[in-house]
Amino acid sequence: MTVADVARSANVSKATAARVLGGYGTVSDKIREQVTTAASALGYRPNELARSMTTGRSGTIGVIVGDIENAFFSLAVRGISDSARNAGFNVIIANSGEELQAEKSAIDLLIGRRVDGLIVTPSDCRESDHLSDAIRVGVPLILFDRTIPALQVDAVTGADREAAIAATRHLQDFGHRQIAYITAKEGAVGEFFTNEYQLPTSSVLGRVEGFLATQSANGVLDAHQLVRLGATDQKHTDAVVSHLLNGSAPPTAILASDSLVGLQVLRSLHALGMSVPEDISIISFFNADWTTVTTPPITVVDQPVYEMGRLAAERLIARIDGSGGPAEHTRLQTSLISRGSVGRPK
Amino acid sequence: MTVADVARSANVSKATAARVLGGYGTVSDKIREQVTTAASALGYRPNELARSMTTGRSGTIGVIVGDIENAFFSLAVRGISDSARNAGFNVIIANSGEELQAEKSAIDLLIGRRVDGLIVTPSDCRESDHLSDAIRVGVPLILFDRTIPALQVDAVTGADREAAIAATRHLQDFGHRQIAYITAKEGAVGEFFTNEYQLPTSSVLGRVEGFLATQSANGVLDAHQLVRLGATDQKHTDAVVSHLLNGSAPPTAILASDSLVGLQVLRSLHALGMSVPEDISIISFFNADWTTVTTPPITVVDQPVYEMGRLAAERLIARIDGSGGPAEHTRLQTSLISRGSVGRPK
DNA sequence: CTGAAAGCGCTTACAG
DNA sequence: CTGAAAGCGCTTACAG
Repeated sequence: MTVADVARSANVSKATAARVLGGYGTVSDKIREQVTTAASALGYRPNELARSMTTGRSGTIGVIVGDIENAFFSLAVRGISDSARNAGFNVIIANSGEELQAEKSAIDLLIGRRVDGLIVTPSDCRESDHLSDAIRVGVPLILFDRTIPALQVDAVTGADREAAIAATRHLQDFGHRQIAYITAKEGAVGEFFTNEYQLPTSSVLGRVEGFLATQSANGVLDAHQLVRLGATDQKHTDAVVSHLLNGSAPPTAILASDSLVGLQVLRSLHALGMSVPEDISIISFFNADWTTVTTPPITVVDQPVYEMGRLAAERLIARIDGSGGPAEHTRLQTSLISRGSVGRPK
Repeated sequence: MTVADVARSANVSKATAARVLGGYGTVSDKIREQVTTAASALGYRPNELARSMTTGRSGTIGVIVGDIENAFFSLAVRGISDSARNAGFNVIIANSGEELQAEKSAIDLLIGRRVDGLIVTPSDCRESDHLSDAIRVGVPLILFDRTIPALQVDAVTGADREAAIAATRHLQDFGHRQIAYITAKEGAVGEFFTNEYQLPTSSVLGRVEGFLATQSANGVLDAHQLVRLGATDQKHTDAVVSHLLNGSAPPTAILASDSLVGLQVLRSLHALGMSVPEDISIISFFNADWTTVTTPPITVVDQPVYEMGRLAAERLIARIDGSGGPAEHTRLQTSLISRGSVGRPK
């Protein structure tokens, strides 16, 4: 069922039928009536593909997230979707699995389907060619949760450095000096932070830098040795935590880089028979659901993720609508929600 | 940059350029070479919209879920996506928020964008017009997690009735007779199950029926009075749980209809100072992450959600590829994972 | 207010 | 193996 079919059935020209079906131009009430009844009788559904092709707009924005199963990203997607729907845009979601190749092909796919704009959480902040390609083609782009220094482009992130500083200070205030920072970035068991090239996501790097600066200010100069990689899944996290706890200077507190890591670390500690916060303290990034139902509940860095999503979508839509000006980096403040998982060191 | 641009730059006809760019037909190696170099020099990107329009296929399947923030659905989406990607399909996700209107417009949107097929978790199993419209238009459709009796269409669901029977028996085996079943379906505080029209999703209805049959077989004839609606969010769940526990015959065990309800119920119980399983036992549907880190961990009905997603996508793709035969309803068995949240009634 | 023609960027027969 | 033409279903000027 096409415009032509409806036109024929309503005894008008294709152009006229298209005007009422597409809701543009002016048509007399009588003819409008004829066309709409014909359309519903025939069960006409507009072909949005054809529409996009002639108008050059699809009314759709593409979102590429690292892992849709991570509650952080699903919450962000809700923020983005709510905002987008409000402005009359639809959202297409793609998953990169934090892999650069998948991210690249998702971008190709979405640009191929002519999205009006793109929100991306770049899986590797040192790779920008595929993103600058997108910009060159003229697709507005917003970076989400992470920035790419080499790229002059809008970004919406959390204030990661400050968040880590606040969390680290909180632990220091309880008397902790031996604090471990654990992230999911792939790495061998026992591998610790020595240089920034190990951490491809700017948000994690920012947190680690905030953590190290705060430890250093407290006189802990070898803090980087307790910044550990490799908490990619439960098995690896178990190994990382065991290695840490069996080391020469075991940590009295752990900072988990995201809520997946936090959950895994907690499971590892349970498996080792350690009590929180009696044996060890823990703070996790992201105020995930589960952090409130553990015993004790977990102290978290609360990131305004929904709001970040909303802002990213608003910014993108402004760009789509032609808003000019230089690239902006919006950094949203976080807050620490103190619950029961932090105590004095043993 | 279009096929025409590349053709001009490579000194060949549009048709020839299109052949190498589109990867169809036969072209000599020499010309292929010319065209590909011209294409990459110009930064050509195929317009998938135009491609879909002429071929009539978009290589995309649409998925409409009730709530992407619910881990049940994100896991299903991963199963669907993995399966789809394997078969060369892309996935567009839309969220209905369990609202029929949103579901309808999502279907319109996706059909408008000419997806090759649709996987839908119908928010109301008594409404089928919008879905039979889709079928009439010729879009293959798979129902996910829920069926619509009025519709002859493929469906992939869990074995909900049997799952509820197993969970209820498990509680009965511990000596429980006063068992409450709590669902998120909107309802007044204290509202209990009297007829099937209260429950628009077939999966929940199936569970409730299994629960009631099992209770009845155990001589509990008024079990329906403890089937409670209204656990839509934390506040309402608190009210539902309080009302239940302050009633004349308070339950000694609770069956939570999904993991969101389970989490909320657990919070309500914590807030009331009740201990699990000493004061009350609990079983939740869906083996969510958080159920393993509570104290005690929660006994759950483990639904093979990833597998359900995979199967739904496979079935859909088979239909898209023209596989015939009558509609099939695939019901996947669940298993009970016994952890520490069930004990003897107080 | 209505209509005829051209065009969006591809693919699909049909010739050669 | 290569090319010219038509067509997918719309919208966009341009006439009348």
